This record gives sequence, C-alpha cells and structure tokens, in this order.
Amino acid sequence: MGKGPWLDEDEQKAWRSYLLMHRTLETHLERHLQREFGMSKSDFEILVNLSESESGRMRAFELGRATQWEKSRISHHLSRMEKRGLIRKEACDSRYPEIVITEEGLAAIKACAPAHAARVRQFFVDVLGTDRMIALGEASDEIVETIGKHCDADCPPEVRGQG
Amino acid sequence: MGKGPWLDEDEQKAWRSYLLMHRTLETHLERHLQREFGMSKSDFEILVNLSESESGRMRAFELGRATQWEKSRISHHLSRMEKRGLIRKEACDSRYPEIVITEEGLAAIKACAPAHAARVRQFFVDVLGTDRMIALGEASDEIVETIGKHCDADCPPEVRGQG
DNA sequence: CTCATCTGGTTGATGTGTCAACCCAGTCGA
DNA sequence: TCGACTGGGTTGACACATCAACCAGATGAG
Repeated sequence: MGKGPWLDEDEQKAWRSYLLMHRTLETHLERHLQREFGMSKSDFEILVNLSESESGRMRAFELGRATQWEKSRISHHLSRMEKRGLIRKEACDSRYPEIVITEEGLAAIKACAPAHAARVRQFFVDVLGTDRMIALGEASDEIVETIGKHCDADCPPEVRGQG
Repeated sequence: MGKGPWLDEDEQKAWRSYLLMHRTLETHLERHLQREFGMSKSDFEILVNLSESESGRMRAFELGRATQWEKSRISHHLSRMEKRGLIRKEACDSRYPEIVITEEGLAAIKACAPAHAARVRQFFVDVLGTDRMIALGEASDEIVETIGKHCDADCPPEVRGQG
C-alpha cells in the first residue's frame, strides 16, 4: 500500500530481527522478575544501582545518571518505592535528600538477582558465546558513541539531556 | 554493598553496553519521531503494518501478531488512534471489525518513514557495517528461537502467549 | 545588594501499558 | 437442544512515563 520498504532487504531483515529479539528478551526477563519476585524492571534497576554503591545510599540525580531516566521519572518512581518500603529518603545536608536502600530492598534484590543473572546467561551470554558477546558489546559502544557525537553536533540542547 | 556482581566481568560489561545502546537508540529514534512528526513509536508500528498490507486493512488480532502486543493494548491503542483520525474501524463481516488506515494515517506514515529509515541507517546500519549487521540479525534470531523453545518446554501456558 | 540564571528536585495532568474481568458468537460434546 | 468452552475483542482500574510548570538554594554579573 504505502510503497515502502524504506530500508533495503538486508537492512530491513536485520533491523526487524534485532527489534523482535530485544522485545522478546525484555518481555521475558521482565515477566519472570514480576511473576517470581513481584518486582518490576524499574525497581530492579534502582535497587541494583543502590546495592552496588559502597554505602547503599545515593543522590537522586546520581541514580538518574546511572539509569538514564529523566528526573521526574526518578522522582515519581522513588516515591512509589518508598511507599512500598524498598527505599527511604533521608535528609542529610539539610537540602537534597539521599536515597537509602532499606533492609527490605536489599533482601528483595538479593533474592531475585541470581535468578535474573541466570536468565541473562541462558538467553544472551550462552546463545551468543564469548566472542560474539564481546563483539556485540563493542558494537554497542560504537553506536552509543555515534549517537552521542551526533547530538553534540546537531541537536538543540533540550534533545540531548534526559530532561 | 549487596555483594554482586552476579555476572562475571566480561558478561557484565557486554550486557550493560548492550542495554545502554538499546535504550539510547530507542530514545533517540522515538524522540525524533515525536518531535518532528508528532508520532509515537506505537502509532508508527501500527501504521507501518497497515501500510504494508495489500489493502491497508487488517484485523486487530493480525496487528497483535505482527507487533507482539497483547490484545488489550491493541484495543486501547486503536481506540486512541481512531480518535486521532489515523485509522478507522469498519464493520464488515457483521462481527469483528476491520482496521483501516485513513488518508490521514497514510499521509502521516509516508511523511515520517523516510526520515526514520535514514536514522536507522545512520545509527545502526552504517555503524555496524554489512557483515556485523547481518551477524547481529542472525544472532537475534537465535536468541528469539531459544526463548521460544524454552517457553514451549517450561512455561505455564499463560506465560507464553501475549494475552 | 539585587536580579537573573542554573541545578536538583517535586508536582499534576495527561497519555500509555497491563492485568483481570467480562462480552459475544461459534463450536463441540452429550 | 443445551451447556461448556474457545477465540477475538472491549472495558475499567491501576501502575507507570512524560511533559511542563514550579520551588528552593547556589552562583554570578551589574
């Protein structure tokens, strides 16, 4: 109907395979995290970052940098997580609060991380094998870098940042 | 703090590079689609599928199969798109309605598809080059197939489908 | 000092995705 | 013929993401 395709055949095929793969993998990981541990991918991401820090406490904007979320998303999500007892906001420098992982939050991530890692191994690491996996990592870095360069050069500043 | 990491160093590095790449690329493509053409990724996906069909008309469940969305998401989104005039629901077999792309919808996708394809070329096709691109496509297919097999074998049926 | 600007963060409105429940027309078995 | 089941589809409630507007200190120029 619309006369496409706008990519040629090889490009189309690789691109769509890639998109389908990402969607499938993401959906699968997310569903299991949700079903087995009642945790969303977003919760997981925040808790991973907090639990990897020395002290289990970070400023919200550090979490923003780490996750690449925009600040309002961080703020909203941290509020929800606080309500669920996974984190706590502590006023320390009498200004911006620090985000602290709670006992409950730490327990939650320790409970689900091994199963999650196992799935990543099963469907990503093991299927690709070491060489292809490393190659994909490098290719990914190149893409990120290219987009970064492009934005430095071309984009109006609001497009660049994450909010 | 939490004693991670749960993946070893190489695995961790490749996996995180991959995740960052996908998020960066997706965000970038989506933002430009939104800013330049006022179209969301979801709208785009539906319109691409409709515009590629012979007649510009499909049943909702076909769109579901094509996009891998669950049926309620399809239903909700089609309602919104109808309200915006991009598609129309037509009763034909006196039962399930057919989804038809409107003039406006067709114009919209024709307007934005070339720019979108150009971006995919710029940040995916060109950065990878032909060989790596094809390799990634094949690797993607393997991952999808592996997840598919795993689910056939292991998962309770509700985990499998998309609704 | 004062005013403008920046940064980190919050808020509310709105659009979107997900889940569970439901509807309805076939279909199939008894 | 009747009742259970199935498949395509809708709905409502809720969780989540995004955007724009806003607030409060800090910084810096006049």
